[in-house]
Amino acid sequence: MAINTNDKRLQILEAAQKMVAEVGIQGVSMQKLANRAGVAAGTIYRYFDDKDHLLEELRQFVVSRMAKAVQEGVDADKPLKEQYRTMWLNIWRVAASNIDSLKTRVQYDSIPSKNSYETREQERKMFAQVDNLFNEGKKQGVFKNLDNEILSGLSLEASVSLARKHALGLYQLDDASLEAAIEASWDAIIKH
Amino acid sequence: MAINTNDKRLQILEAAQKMVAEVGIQGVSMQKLANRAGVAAGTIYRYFDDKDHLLEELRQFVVSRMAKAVQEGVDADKPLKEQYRTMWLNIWRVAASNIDSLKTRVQYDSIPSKNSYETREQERKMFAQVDNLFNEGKKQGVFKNLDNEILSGLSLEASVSLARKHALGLYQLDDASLEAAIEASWDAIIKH
Amino acid sequence: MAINTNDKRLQILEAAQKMVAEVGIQGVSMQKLANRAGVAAGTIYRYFDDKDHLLEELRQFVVSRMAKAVQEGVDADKPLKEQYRTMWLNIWRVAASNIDSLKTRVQYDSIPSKNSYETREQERKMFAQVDNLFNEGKKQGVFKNLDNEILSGLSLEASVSLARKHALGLYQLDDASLEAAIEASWDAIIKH
Amino acid sequence: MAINTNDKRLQILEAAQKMVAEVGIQGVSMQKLANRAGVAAGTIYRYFDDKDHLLEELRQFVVSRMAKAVQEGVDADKPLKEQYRTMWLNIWRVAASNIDSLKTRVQYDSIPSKNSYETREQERKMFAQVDNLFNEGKKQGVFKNLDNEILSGLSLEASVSLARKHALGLYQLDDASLEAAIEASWDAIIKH
DNA sequence: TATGAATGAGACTTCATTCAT
DNA sequence: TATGAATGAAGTCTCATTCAT
Repeated sequence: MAINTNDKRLQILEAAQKMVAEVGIQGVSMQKLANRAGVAAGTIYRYFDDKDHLLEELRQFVVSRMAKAVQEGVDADKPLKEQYRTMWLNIWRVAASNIDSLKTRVQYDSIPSKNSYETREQERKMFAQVDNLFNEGKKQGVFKNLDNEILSGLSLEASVSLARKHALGLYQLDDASLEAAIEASWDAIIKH
Repeated sequence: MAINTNDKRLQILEAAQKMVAEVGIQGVSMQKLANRAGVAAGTIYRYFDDKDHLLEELRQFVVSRMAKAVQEGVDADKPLKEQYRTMWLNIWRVAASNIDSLKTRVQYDSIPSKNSYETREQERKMFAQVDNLFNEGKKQGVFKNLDNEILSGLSLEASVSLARKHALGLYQLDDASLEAAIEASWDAIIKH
Repeated sequence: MAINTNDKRLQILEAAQKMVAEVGIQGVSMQKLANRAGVAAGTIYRYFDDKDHLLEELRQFVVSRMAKAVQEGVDADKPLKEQYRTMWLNIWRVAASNIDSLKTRVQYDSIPSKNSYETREQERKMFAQVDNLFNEGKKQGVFKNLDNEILSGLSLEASVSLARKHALGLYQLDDASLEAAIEASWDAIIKH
Repeated sequence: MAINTNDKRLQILEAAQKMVAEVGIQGVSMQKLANRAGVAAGTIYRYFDDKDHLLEELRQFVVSRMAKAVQEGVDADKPLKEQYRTMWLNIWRVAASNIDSLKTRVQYDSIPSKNSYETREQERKMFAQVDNLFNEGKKQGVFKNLDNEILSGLSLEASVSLARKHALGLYQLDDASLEAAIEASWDAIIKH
């Protein structure tokens, strides 16, 4: 039963994610979501207080998935550069293989998030390996001595930025350019 | 008289920009916008076909303002580094002085833009000085030989990314960090 | 329970018919109809896709009722003339007893009916006894050898036409005139 | 000047008639009518008190044209039967040559006409030749001794009824059937 | 007299949420 | 726990009418 309960939550969240990807957040109505999830409209309210809470949870749900995807296959024992490259390409892959996911990213940014401290902290923990990478790099004297937030903004965010342009069809990157971009963004965070 | 017509359009667009900044795109209803702009609901429809067209025009309106702000005070005769720094700080300033503007940026990305080629091209021209900077840098052999889109994603987008975090109160940057961030992002695009 | 569903549909259609009779089709707004039917505005949309579909169904609903009223008490075993007289008076009665019904008739003609073949065929079947009457009359050599559509236009439509004038108060018919009119219209379709 | 004034009235009425024929009464808005008539929206209100009055006048305008068309070429010196046939065919012709006119007829019936006595009387006078025909027929002992309203309902209305079905594409009449229908409706009003 | 920008009421429709079953 | 019919507020848009020019 406990599992069933979670199943239904999951069922709803999965359906919600798909809908957001397809029609945007504005296109998600509780009625349609219910249909898509295969439950009655009223049922959603047994698992989520209201639409705002549902979207808030959905946001975390998606961020969590993103975090896993970004850090997948990252081995802390491998050289920093290799870890970095893996993350960079993971981000890119998420965009390339599934356009919706990135289109999605922007969508979730527009959720009127409460951005409570708790929420932020929770999301930070999801990207622990990213933090580890930056911490280790600074410890070894390879990276510039800047806060992780800044290092991230200088490097990995570039991947997000380029991937979005790519996903929206505004700009095409070939493999060589991709490698060059990884190198260049690496230049931003290492000492020279 | 001809100016009056433009005045009312402007009046509506200004009000719309403010509303988007305050309550997000989803929070903008035609009725509320009318109240905010000090016109009757029906009046909006004399100047814009429907809500979609209004948002599309608003998007261009805002992008245009952004472009002006970003390139303000940039002198093509000054050293590249100085031009770059000016732009970087302009972006930052827009965020720092007016939190809404940046929160806004994400909002506009979620507008179901037609992203027609024309629209894209129009927006490109607005950032002509940015393009000039990158072109000149490559010509002088100072910058890496990458497309402007990539160079921009590696450098100025970092400003946007950091400014957003700053604006959302997720992270605070002091002046020293700011200068360091500028230097670091510069490292991403120059040859080493 | 299944009946409840039909009840609400019926409730709405009944209210709609009354409103059309009272204020004309143009006077029917979804909000007012909801009030009249004793349901919430949104409820109507659970039973009808939109206003157009509602009116289309209302049309069929009313035509069906008309057909029943016109053919009520018509006995195929009775002489043709008697059957004819019964129908003629039925039409008249509908008009006399309930002014709205006829005023209504014109209203429904102005519904942007799709007049699809299906719709037409469906309505034809509702007037089966009228067709039977004309067919039998021609078979017996009593009626002129004309299509039923024409025979109907020459005879029963006269009842409709006169009843409308009567209902609108444009002209008054006494019983003697009524009988004379029946005889006269009978003259139009029989052989001489 | 006086003529110019009438010109503009006429201009508006003409445009209104066309619009009604094309999009139905419900489709006529004052703004669109103004465009169609080539005047400003406000101008209409110099010639008509409001929309209701405009429609009322339009109704008379159209009825007047109809009357002229129906009685065109009718010569009081010719035999009754010939006069009758001419009118019958005139009605038919209006329908056949200009579908809009008849579709129009129903439209005007749905105008919330005040049907004031004056209005009725005015419209009666427009059809003077029809009255003359019936009066003469009764005087000569050829027609049944029924009120003209009834005679009209028994005979000419059949033309209207059949023409409408024809115009709406619900039923097709060939020339032979047409002649037969004229004969049959003649049978309805003559003594046997 | 003519214009047409502006108004704001009201039309149709959707949607988050509730509640009897 | 789950359902889904019902609600009614709120959204987008149209339109008859007015009024300063």
